[in-house]
Amino acid sequence: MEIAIQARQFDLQKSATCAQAFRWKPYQEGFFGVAQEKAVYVRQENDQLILTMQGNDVNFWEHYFALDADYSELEQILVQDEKTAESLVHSRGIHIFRQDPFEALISFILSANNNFSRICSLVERLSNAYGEKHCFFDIEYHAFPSREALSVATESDLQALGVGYRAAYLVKTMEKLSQGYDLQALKELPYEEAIKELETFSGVGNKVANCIALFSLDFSQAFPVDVWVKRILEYLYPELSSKEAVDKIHETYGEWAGIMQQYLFHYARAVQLGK
DNA sequence: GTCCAGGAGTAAG
DNA sequence: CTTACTCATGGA
Repeated sequence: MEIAIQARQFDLQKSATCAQAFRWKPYQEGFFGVAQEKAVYVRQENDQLILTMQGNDVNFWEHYFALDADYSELEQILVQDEKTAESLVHSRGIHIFRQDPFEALISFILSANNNFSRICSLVERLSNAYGEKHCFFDIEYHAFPSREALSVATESDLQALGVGYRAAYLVKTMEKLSQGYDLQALKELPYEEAIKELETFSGVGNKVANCIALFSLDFSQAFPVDVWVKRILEYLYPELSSKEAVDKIHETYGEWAGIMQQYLFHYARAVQLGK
């Protein structure tokens, strides 16, 4: 089926390519995307999204794209600073996608010390090897692997896919999950405790924990600091240490820190800040 | 050949 | 709490 839905203040192009999710590919006039076992061809025409789906997953995608989000309150804060105001030009329209926690956990373990295009190809290889095969009209795709399917993978199996030293992290993480670990339950914890708990997984440090929290557990205040954000923090707050800068972000942006991080990240990459 | 990428683990100061 | 080193992989 094909359906058009309202999507005001949403930029599909930016949101699909800003490295928050790894399964969106340019396709025809828009993107072909996979989340969990679902697939969609989506394109944007002004304030409308046109979704093409096998079944009726409109509600799922509306929720996934966070079309209910309103970031105007954030914009009021960030325009007060000349430097952060500039990021709005590059980043306005980005939405934080609501991803599945298991998918985010595995994907962002793979993201460590890696680049966006290679992360995408690794996630696809992992899905092709361990995810259930589905059809989207004439397109064949693989769902993201289930826990059960991925837990049979050995370290050497995973290394053969090209994940490198992250293979051991994945195996240990799958072992920790194997006794019925409830990732969704982390949503109920206070932010700091959820981060601390996520960091107990192998291959999950502070940055990856914040990505999982922000992109899959509804922690809108999560603020992942990678090489790009580190550069932009030094640009914004040259007098502060990196820890002080993050504290400053939390003080200034509160529950908006997460989307602010996406704005800054996208901006820093767009202008190749610090390079 | 070197450098870099949405860093983490580990040891050491 | 910080720095320093190592860890695969592949594209630039």
